[in-house]
Amino acid sequence: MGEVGDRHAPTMEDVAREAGVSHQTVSRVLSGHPNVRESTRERVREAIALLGYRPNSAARALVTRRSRTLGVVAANTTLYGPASTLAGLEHAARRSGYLVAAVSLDQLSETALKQALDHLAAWGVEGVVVMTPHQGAVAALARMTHPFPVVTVEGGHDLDLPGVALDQYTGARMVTEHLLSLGHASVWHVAGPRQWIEAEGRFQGWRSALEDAGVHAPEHLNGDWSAASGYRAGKLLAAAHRGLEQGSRPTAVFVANDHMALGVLRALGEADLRVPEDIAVAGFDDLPEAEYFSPPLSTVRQDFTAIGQAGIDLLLQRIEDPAAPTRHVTITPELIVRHSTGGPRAS
Amino acid sequence: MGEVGDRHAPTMEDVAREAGVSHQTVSRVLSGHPNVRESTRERVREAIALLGYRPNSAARALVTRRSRTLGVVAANTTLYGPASTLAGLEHAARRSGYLVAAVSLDQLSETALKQALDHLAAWGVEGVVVMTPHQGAVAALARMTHPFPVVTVEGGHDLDLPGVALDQYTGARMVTEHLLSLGHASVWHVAGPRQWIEAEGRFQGWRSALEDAGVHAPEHLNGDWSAASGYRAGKLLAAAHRGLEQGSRPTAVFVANDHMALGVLRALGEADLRVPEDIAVAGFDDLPEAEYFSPPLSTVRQDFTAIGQAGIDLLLQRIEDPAAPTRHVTITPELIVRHSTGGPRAS
DNA sequence: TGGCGCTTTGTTATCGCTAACAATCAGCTG
DNA sequence: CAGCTGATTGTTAGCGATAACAAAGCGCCA
Repeated sequence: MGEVGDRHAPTMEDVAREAGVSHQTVSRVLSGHPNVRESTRERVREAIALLGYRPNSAARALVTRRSRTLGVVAANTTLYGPASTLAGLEHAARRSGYLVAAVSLDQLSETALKQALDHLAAWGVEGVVVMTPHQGAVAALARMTHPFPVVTVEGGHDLDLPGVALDQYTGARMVTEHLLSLGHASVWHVAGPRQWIEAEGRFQGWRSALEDAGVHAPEHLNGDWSAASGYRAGKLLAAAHRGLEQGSRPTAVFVANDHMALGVLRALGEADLRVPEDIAVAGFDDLPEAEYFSPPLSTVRQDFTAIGQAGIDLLLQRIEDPAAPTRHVTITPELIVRHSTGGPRAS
Repeated sequence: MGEVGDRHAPTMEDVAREAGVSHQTVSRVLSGHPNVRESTRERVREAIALLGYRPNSAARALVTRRSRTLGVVAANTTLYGPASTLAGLEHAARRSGYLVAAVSLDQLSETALKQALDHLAAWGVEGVVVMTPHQGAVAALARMTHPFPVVTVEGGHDLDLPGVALDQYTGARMVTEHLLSLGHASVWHVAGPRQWIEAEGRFQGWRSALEDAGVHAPEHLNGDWSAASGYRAGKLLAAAHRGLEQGSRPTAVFVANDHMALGVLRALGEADLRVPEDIAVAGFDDLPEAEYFSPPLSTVRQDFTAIGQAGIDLLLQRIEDPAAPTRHVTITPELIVRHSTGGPRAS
């Protein structure tokens, strides 16, 4: 119906003109204000549909001082766990009407962390979830000041930062107790890097389970989460199995994550040690493919969706009331028994 | 000092007052305008630092009509490949001064895709990268109209959408030719779901390599990318190895991704078939742990950083000039030979 | 039928920035 | 030394929404 040639997106004013009302009435319809006559509301809706109007988020953000955007800073996003958590966070945020801006860290230096947070601050995010399960990074985070609330995921509960974390300690105890209950004299451990909060929790859980059972804890081995490091640890375990006498040789190992467990399995296989007959092996994470390792791996499963939801809940709460007391949420994991610790052979 | 008690973030006006200039001069300093006296510039910089001023992105976006935000819509973000690409995109975007808003799809329906794009549109993103390597999703995408430019990653080059893709076809040919060069009479194939663009490319590459070598292509097996489906295919391969006569039994398999290859390896292991002596196995993707499979897996490596960079380049170009001709970028993969096809035994 | 109170709608100011234009100042030129 | 030019700075007008207030419309009672 030939108005002037409109070159760019229609504004609220355009809708108002089309519907024969003021722009404020359009705003009221959009925000669901009750005091608008039904027929008017209808007319405005039609005009919106007709013109294909979309509210301008920048204008709204300017006047309301709310960007409805949350930031997520994460390290190691290519790994299954962080990637799943990220997806969980995004879904939870979207359900609550927030956009998620993701920043992935390739290194965990304080500088990189600061840059990531500055980047997000420059876009006016209302809050940030930080997933850097590293002691140093979390400590650095606690030292900084931010123009928005911050919540950690797997950041530990020691510092004065609200956060969500899986109960690594309990998960590790579950695995260790499971192995002991199978009759193993003791349980060895391939730990992750100790600066990682998860690694520390799993280590402590392993050790306390052994202590409580009155069992001597063997020296633990160290890895860096990678299959490669697990392979090296597995070589050592195989050597220990051969070299030590009957009573003290390793017959059960709790490996701190599934990737390293994969490396351990391969090293044991190369040394012609049978799993679980000679050595039982358990991991942590429950990668989707853990069921297809040789043999299928017993492990601990985390509920990433729950973690993501809890993280967003905590953050939104914090945004509503920044003065609220610091809260910590703990998610309980689940033990999955498969053939690598004597569970059913078939998948 | 003691001005009035300031409760919220300082504005450009506050900085201007502090520096004794007009807000416009502050704006000029911030945008690097040349015509500002050095001493003034210095004074403004000091005032900015003193007050801890941060530009308000909403106000800037409102007047410039640019949000400096890009969207990424991705499926299967928990898998290594998509997760790596996402990280690559994010880094590239950040280098160019853009924020990345991520939306992860849990299903590939047209509705879900549309909702994801609407969600991003509501925040005024300037462009979107779509990573849904599914024929149907890309076709649906091509049918929609968007208020911003769209670029695909692994979306194929058939449609009139600019995009980046790995050369699946060539990668598959490289693997297949490698296996043939080892003296195998033919090469079997465990394919991914054919609606997936990558699966189709790998399938075609495999078949054409066999054709060019004048070799009869055996019936291919189908999987769904998961280790579970690879395991089932592996069972079939093992049965075929036993059941068929010498000349036609499978001695080499190209599996369409590493996860399925893992399942194949396990099934073959359970059937007491040796890899690579009885059957050589190759995958596609080069997962970080592929080197620690039993045996280490020959596979095809993709440069995800390059893919991400190319995707962002293409998108920014498109934002600058929406009328520019549709461009397609192809990234060449790399063959990695390991012990599963007779490469070195050690990792 | 005048007036009170509720619903419905419109008007104006404002958020914090950039763009466009205006004004000032200095140095040079003729 | 008036006038022109270019560098530097300031002033004003939006961008497109929401918030606060003002005004109009309507039903109902005394």
